[in-house]
Amino acid sequence: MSTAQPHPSAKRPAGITEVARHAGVSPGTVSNVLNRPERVAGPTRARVEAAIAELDYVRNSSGSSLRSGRSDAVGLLVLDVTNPFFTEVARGMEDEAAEAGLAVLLLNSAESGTRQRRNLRLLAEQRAAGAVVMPVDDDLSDLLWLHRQGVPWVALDRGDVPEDVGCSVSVDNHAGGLAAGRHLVGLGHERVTFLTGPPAIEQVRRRHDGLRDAFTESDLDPDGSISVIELPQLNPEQGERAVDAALAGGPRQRSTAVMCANDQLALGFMKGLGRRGLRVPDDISVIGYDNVDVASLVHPGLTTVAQPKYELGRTAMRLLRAQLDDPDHLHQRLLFSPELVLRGSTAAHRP
Amino acid sequence: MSTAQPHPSAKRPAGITEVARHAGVSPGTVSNVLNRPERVAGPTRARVEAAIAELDYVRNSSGSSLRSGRSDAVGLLVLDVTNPFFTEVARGMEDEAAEAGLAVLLLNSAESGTRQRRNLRLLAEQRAAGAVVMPVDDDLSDLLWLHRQGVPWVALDRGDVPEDVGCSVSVDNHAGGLAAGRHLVGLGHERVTFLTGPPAIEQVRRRHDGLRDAFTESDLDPDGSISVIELPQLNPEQGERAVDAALAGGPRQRSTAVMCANDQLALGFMKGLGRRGLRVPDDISVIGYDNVDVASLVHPGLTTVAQPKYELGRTAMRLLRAQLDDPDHLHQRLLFSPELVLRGSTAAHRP
DNA sequence: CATCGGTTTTGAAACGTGTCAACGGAGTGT
DNA sequence: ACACTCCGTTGACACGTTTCAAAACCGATG
Repeated sequence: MSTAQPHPSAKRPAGITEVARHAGVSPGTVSNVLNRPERVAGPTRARVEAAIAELDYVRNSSGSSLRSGRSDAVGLLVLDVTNPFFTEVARGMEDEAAEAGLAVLLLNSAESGTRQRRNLRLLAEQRAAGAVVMPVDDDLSDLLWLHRQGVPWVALDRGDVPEDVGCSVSVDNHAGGLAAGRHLVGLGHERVTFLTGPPAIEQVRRRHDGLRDAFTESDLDPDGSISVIELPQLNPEQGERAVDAALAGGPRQRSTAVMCANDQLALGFMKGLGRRGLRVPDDISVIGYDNVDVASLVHPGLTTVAQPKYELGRTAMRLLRAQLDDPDHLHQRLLFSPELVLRGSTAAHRP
Repeated sequence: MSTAQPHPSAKRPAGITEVARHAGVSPGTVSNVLNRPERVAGPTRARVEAAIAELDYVRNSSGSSLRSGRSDAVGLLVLDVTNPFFTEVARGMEDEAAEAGLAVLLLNSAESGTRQRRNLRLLAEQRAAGAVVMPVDDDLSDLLWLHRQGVPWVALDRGDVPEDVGCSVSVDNHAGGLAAGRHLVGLGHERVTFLTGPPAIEQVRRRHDGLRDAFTESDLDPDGSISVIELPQLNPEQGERAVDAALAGGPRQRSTAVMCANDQLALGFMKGLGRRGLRVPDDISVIGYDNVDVASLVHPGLTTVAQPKYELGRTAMRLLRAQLDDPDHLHQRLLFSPELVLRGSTAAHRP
């Protein structure tokens, strides 16, 4: 823990009062020049602006948020900064926040409950104007705590939050799983592996359910047709490592297609297959989820379920703004539809 | 611009004074419990802690940073949040900052000077404890301004900052370009294209210089051997679009290898080649720069120049901490060495 | 000149925290 | 009993901003 001693010779930068003295007006007037310039007469405003320029004064946001009880920053808490899915969401949120004059504090849970908790606490300490949060697991108590602390939020990719505490924006994960499943069934695959992460993550559970329902509606038994491999994390390394398990049973017994809970997993898995000399889609079909940019860059292109990433972030922030502007705001749940993107990694099963 | 009216029924959360009243002590004592617990006697401390728990008090950082003139947040200003290279840097910085109890404010320039300026101003307003910055172009005046405002910083991937204003951590871009160039020359390539971004970016200029020097040292004329394609941005789309230009001249005249200033460009470029039916490395060799995770996931694997991304972020933050802890800190320049990573995208030229 | 309406400026009071000199009390040695 | 030290606690103040009622100003009108 560094103690951050201020440099001895460090003078505090000029404040509003010093500007006032310099311009021969009262601090209140300077504040008005900054916040409601129309209320102050032309010549005075000019004098103040000159003083501001001369001292190169910059407003101290601690002072103002202390006074108002609210800072002008909003938080975005993501599960994993290194996942391109989230960075795209961040872009959307950032653009919308910039329009509202709000700064975005990007925080990373790194899929850890402890870090999520620490970050939410930080937002409360900062008296953040609001937050957009992708919860790390089913336990929403941290979010309820944040709500009690008076920080409004919007949940991302998590449709099951109580409507009296916050909004949510998500994509229909069941529909996504269903679309992927129908695609595979339509191609004649009857033995499929679902490669997934910790079942605590609601999103991937629902994708799994969708996949199962696709089999059920075609009169196939999901329990017999789908085998599941659970991995501790949703990253490429884990995907690559899972190849062994997925290939168990040999060519006659093993799955002919693999659905991954996430593109990151799928990309790693495909790499692992390549290393084994297996060809996609000839030997095995692979389908991902998210449609991250690289999905179109690999060869063969990765068939995947696209989510409107940028729009997701942008909409979440829009909902948050609505909440900030309107005191009697009613929380709502928004649900986007996913879209199946066909590329080269899936093909018909040749028995 | 949303006006962010506070909700009328919103009560301010409990402050240090209310906690004090509740525990029957003075505010000063509560402050001591929070900041120097060893100075306060056991029983009193227990009483205060009970009060804190009961009111679920959370410290208001506006108050404390107003008082101290410094907030406990540091900024990380990256060129482009969607580039996996930067997110890896962010992870490194974050880990080191967490150890120092500092929060990281991740800001995005999106390769725009205006946004960089706005973000630096934001950091000044927040009275950030410090910043790690990857400057968007050669113009360092914004950084000098930040220094005048009293916010210490470390420049990332930019070795040419004056030593009296700040530290820098970078990777030897010339060495990286040289290594890549030697590799290509060693494989017998004598007509090479350098695919790059705006020449305002110092990093890519030095990589270019390194590439040229590799040719010179083998008695090849760089001007005759290397053709350059400048693109407005360093992203996959631009890389894909550049294929036309790179293939101009037909099989007999065109380059036999392409060095990209960046993996993102290289990945897009390879995709474009695939779409044209050209094979890497048989028809053309491709080499990238950065060694982002996906470089190993595509097929063929992308030969590239690796930078110690995580370490870069971590070290920058370490330098920043040193600066915060030690008033008479001497700024320094750290230079990491890049490393050539050989994968399948480069092969010997067969005349 | 007194009064009025409207605009512009002022001054003081809060917001929550950290700091620091001063204070009180308990113990110790003379 | 007194002086002294040590430790724990106090109380007041300062940090920079915003807000708001009140004051000052100005030109016009009766």
